[in-house]
Amino acid sequence: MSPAEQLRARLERVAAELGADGVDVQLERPRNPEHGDLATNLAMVLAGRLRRAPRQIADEILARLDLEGAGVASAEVAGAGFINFRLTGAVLWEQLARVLREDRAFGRSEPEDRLRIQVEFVSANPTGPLHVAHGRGAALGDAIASLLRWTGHEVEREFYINDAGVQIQRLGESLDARWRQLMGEEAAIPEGGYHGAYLVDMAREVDAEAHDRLVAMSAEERVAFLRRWAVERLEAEHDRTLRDFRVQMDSYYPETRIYEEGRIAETLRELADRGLTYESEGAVWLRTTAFGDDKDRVLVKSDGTYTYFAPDIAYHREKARRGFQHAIDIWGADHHGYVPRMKAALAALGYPDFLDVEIVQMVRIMRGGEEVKISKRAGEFVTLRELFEETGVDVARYFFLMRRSDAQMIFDLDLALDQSEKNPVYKVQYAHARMMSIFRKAGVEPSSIGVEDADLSLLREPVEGELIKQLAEFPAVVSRAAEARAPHIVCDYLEETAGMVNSWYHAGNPSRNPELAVLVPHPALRRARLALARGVQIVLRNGLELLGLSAPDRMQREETA
RNA sequence: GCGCUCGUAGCUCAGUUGGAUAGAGCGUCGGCCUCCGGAGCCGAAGGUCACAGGUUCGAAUCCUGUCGAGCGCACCA
Repeated sequence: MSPAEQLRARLERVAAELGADGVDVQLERPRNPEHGDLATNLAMVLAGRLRRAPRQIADEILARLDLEGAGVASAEVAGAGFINFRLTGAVLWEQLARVLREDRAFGRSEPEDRLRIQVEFVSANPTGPLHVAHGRGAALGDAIASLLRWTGHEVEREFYINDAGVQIQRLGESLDARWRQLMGEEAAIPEGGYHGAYLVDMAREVDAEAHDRLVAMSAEERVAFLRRWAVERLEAEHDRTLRDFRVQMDSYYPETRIYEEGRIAETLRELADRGLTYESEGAVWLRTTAFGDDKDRVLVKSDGTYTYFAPDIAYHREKARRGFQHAIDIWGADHHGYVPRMKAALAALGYPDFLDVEIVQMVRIMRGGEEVKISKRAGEFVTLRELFEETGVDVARYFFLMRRSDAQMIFDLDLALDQSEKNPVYKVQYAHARMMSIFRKAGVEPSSIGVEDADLSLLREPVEGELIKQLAEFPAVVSRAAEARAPHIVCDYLEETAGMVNSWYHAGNPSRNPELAVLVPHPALRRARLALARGVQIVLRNGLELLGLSAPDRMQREETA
């Protein structure tokens, strides 16, 4: 149990003694170091219930609290009724020791109830290459899955392939048009078809591969053949792009499977059995308004075909039937209006709190102060691959993750390509590499640095104490980020930590304060500081790896001419 | 017109679920380092939290309204 948890338990007990059961005691590290190591607003929260002055209650809480047993060196009432605690040095040093002991597990936690969770993301139609917006969803979904795993859940990453329906037919027709153009015919891309140049390349490839067969086919056969060929080809490309972007899906689930296994009819029957569908104007409607949607939605059109909604409900029903206890979908902003009806449909099927939807907002790319235009309609766009091949995978992933996903972001290519510490990715990676370089210089294996042979009580510099407190917070940061499905919380933490680390490192520069360096002559102090450096390195590495980034041993800057 | 997301420093963004004097990076300015430039280090300036009300010990955070931005509002996918 961490010192904060111990103290919280004691505070809860005191609150109960004062006649306030079940209060959620908040215990936080104040921003301002003058306010101690931990602070609680408990007295102010109780003031309302007990109808007494907060400061008076604070005094009483302090009188009843076993401070020494909780590792508290001193405590005081401050401000409107905050209680500030200062922990003993022993508690501080123990926190660093814990980092080294837990090593790769530091930051991981166990949930109250372990859930089997599916994270579905990217799920791009196989009608073209992945573009930058998919990249943001890919980075986000992957990091959220990783966060959930770090907090002890069982997680699977899934890509849903929309390989059925009219858009796929248009793809086949579009490729057919490109192929016929290649054969010298006057062929137009069909209405609603795909104009991208990638289909010109694909037409050439498929011709090289199967010219004789294509020529021999009827028009209908040919479109069907090209459709299958293109889908297979684009799916493989999506998979390859994601792998190169370091996203490893656990499964790809094709929409066609929903059809083949008869899940749609099954789902519609279940909804009908529950009395939640009705016919009107020749169509079958789902009563989503009974579950919070603002209008009912069509499942089967009057021409007898399904809307997109029907297979989608069936697919989500399968998620629950496949044994997932919770599902998280990452959707693009253009689908956010779809959230209430999907949740309503699941509620109708008896899965009211099954689904969470995270919305990923638009990405705009700026270079030299100007927006890089992404025009899908004209068929010219910046693909995800082009982006990460230019910036590197670490940078692209980090940039996508460092902002809240539900706000639009501007991707600053100039900053992304900057290799100095102005670039937040490099700032964090530099801090990690610096620790590794210290170990190299000291001639020690990082993993051999233990706490047994180090006297951590020698770490008495204020910066060292602040740094240890910062490291100790990592597990709470991970939990909070997982809870909020918000990887940017980890990014912010890593940048803040790296900033502290870098100034700690620079303070020990031989030209300034050689006595503050890690590698001082005094052997015991040197060992203690190496242990702190090791703690720093563990936290930065764990944080970077959690986000799917590399934690380099050394930075190699590309020489620019 | 209705709904969703959002509006915080010149720019890009955080803000620990309602807490103490609203933070960071970039940019700007000053100093240091450097053969010069870049990089790096130290420091400073910079705010009506879009606006107006309300809720309470306490609001950037919650509620209502207004203004502004983006995206949705299909028997499209």
